This record gives sequence, structure tokens and C-alpha cells, in this order.
Amino acid sequence: MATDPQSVRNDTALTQAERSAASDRAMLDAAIDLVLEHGTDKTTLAMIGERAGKSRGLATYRFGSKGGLYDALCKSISRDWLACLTERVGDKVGIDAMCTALDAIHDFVTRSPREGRVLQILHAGAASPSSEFRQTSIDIHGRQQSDVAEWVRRGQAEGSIRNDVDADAVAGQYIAYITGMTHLWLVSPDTFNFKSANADMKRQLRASLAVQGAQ
Amino acid sequence: MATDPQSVRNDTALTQAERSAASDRAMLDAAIDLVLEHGTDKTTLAMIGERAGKSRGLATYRFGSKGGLYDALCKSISRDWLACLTERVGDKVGIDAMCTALDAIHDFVTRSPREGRVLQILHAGAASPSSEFRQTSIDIHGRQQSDVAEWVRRGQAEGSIRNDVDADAVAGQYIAYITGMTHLWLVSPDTFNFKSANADMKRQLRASLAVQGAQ
DNA sequence: AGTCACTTGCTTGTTGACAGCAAGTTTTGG
DNA sequence: CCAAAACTTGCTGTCAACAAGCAAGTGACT
Repeated sequence: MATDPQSVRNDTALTQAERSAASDRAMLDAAIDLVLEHGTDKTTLAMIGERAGKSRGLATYRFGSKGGLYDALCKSISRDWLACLTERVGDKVGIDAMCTALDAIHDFVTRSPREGRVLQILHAGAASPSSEFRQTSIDIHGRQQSDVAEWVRRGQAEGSIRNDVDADAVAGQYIAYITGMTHLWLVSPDTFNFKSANADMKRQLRASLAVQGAQ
Repeated sequence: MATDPQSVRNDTALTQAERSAASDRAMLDAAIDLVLEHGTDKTTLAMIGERAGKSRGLATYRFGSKGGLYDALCKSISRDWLACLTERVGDKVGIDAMCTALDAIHDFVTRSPREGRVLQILHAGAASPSSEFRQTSIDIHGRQQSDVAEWVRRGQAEGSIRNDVDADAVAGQYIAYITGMTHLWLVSPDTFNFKSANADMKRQLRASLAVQGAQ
């Protein structure tokens, strides 16, 4: 009973959990900076640890390996993106949900351009056979695709989407388009007009999915 | 005319140019193997030189750097792909050209799966800020996109494509879709049905671009 | 033909940097 | 005070990049 931890801990002292959470965040933030500057391969674990105000070895110690760190970073940003998406889409379904998702992508990339770019770079890296978050990337795409397919099915149920389209096929095309569009924007942001591409896509979605005369 | 080099050269002796061309090819072939096995980053220049039957230092000497080698490899495979594409498409225009190009992709990936996969991996790598063939990748996409836009315009000129669509916007969407589709197929070939995705896309192209009542 | 000056293809030695590990040191908390 | 957790430092093997060199090829001139 005698000891009271809080009485002897000053402002800077944190609990163990707080310490590690804070240093994890600092290192992931540093990793975002460095990946944007130098890419994933020319960023070193020592650079990440030191920019986070820690030692050169901490990143390795905490995340196990370079791939492990990027996997954690991918999951962290994906969480934010998913939060942004679900907040925007809410419980919309059908064409509305698909169009709102396009807006959500644009919003996320505008509000968090650094995180958005890094997420793209990481997903692109999943193409490599040696990638450690290949499976993570596959899972994310799979989940997004089944979400979209569900939007389409509910749109058909409520009568806003034609019944003669295959929900899974539409979802596949939609996800492929988004994947390609974000990749092209990432590689050359100047020659790619995100906003007008989105407007075109929305028009396209309505034209090909909406039931005749509806909307 | 006095000297006749060919008379004194035996079977195994090659001219300098032939020698370097042969070793370049051998190293690019070795690089394809190794990139498929280990990815770009875990493949070493020494491995490439040695699998090509040469020394560990030749790849660096000839291509200057790891990035330089991958840039050369990207250009080499792109040449084959472009040849395959132009052979298939010929002087088709409009929706025909766009659908044939989808078939050409499927053909190329079926006939040269190794080259196709490596090309995808390299293009994905262009996402990194440190990539040395970033510009190469941008140029290739730009050229493809303007080719597609030209197909659309000629299709409009010959009356097979509606006049109220914007050729550049259509080309952008088409290229974005192809980019995403090939990426998704690369990352998880098992969960992605290339053939049926192509069929869906063709239907989609005809539905959204064809003049009412034509075809 | 012969040999000499020069170029080109290729190999080997070396250096600096990095990932990953292991053995330590400091901080926390009971 | 001591165990556990957070963190640092020392070290090793590997790699990209470079540089110095060797050997085969090439052309010019006799």
C-alpha cells in the first residue's frame, strides 16, 4: 500500500505502455517523412529511429525488421483511411455509396496527402515477391471489394441499381479502376486530374448501373 | 577492303559488339528469373552477373547501378509488349481497338507470364520517390493514354463511337482500369479472374461508347 | 603478315553503409 | 530492492558502388 506511483512521477515520466505507444507513433511519423523523401528502400531503420528522437536500433527492436515496420505503417494508415471512408459513406448503399467513396478518396488524399501517398507507395511495394505485407494488401483489397459488392446488392434490393448486373463483377471493375487511378495519380500527380477523373467515373457509374428512369 | 576480319575469326570468337549484346541479354534474362524469385530489392547485382555466367561485377559495370539495370529491363520488356500490342491491334480504331488491346494484354501475360509479371513489378516500383525509371514509367503510361485517346477520336470520326464523350477522359479511365486490373492480378493471381474481368470490361465499353443502334 | 597503339569487355579488391542480432544500460512499477 | 520493460550500443555478414587492372579485340602503319 505504501507506494503511490503517481505521486513520484513527474510530467515527463510516463507509464511503460505510454512510453512505447509514444515512441511507436513517433517512429511511424518519422517513417512517413522519410519514405516520402527517399522511398522505402533508401530509408534506413537507423534514420527512422533517430528522426523519432530515439536511438538507431529502436526501430529494429520494436518492429523486428524493415518489412515489419512497413507492415505496421500500412495497417496504421489503413485504419485512418477506413475511418474516413466509413464516416463519409455512413449507411449509404448503391450508387450513392460508390460515388461518396470516390469523394472520400479525394478528401483523404487532400486532407492527409502524406499518409495517402505513403499508403500508395506501400501498396505498390506489395507487388514484389519478397514483400512482407503482400497478404495484408491482398486482404485489404479483398475486403474493399466485398464491401462494394454488398453496396451493389443492397442497391439492387432497394431498386436503385439494375438487377441484370453482376455485383461482384461491378465491384471488381470499380476496385480495379480505383487502384489504377490512385497509382497513376501517385506516380505523376501533375499530369493526372483527380477531380475530373472522379466526375467522369461518377457519370459512368450512374449511366451503367442506374435503373432506367430512376434517380 | 584489304583486311577481312571474318576470315580469321572462328565460331566462338565474337566481335566486341556481339559479345556485349550477348552478355546484356544473358544478364537481363537472369534478372527476370531472380526478380520473380526474390523481388527487386532482394536480388543482388552479383547474383545477376553470376547467373548470367559472368562475374559478380559485370552487371554494375554495364548498367551503372541497380536502378539502371531495372530501367533497361523495363524498356526491354516494354518493347516486346508494344510489339505484341501493335501486331494484334493493327490499324483497328474505336471500340474494336480497345477490346483487342484487352485481349492483347491477356495474350501477352499468357504467352510471356514471366516478362509480364516482371514488368508489373517494375512499374509498381516506379511509385517509390527513389525510383530511377519513374520517368520511364510515366512516359509509357502517357503514350498509351494518348494512343487510346486517338482510337476514341477515330472511332468518333468513323461514326462507331458517340460524339458526346470526351476522348481524353475515356482514355484516362481505360488506362486507370487496366493499370489497376493488372496490378490486382499480379498481387493475387488466384483470386482474380483476368478473363471474365476482360469480358465485363468489353461489355462495359460497348455499352457506354457505342452509338445507339450501331454495331 | 607482323607489331604496335589503343579500345572495349570483363574481373577482382576495396570501401562505406545497412539490416539484423545480442549483450548491455536505463527506466518503470510492484 | 528487484524483476520486467524500454531502450542503447557493439558487432557481423552482406550489398552497392567504385577503381584498378587484365585480356581480348580492333585498327593503322609498315
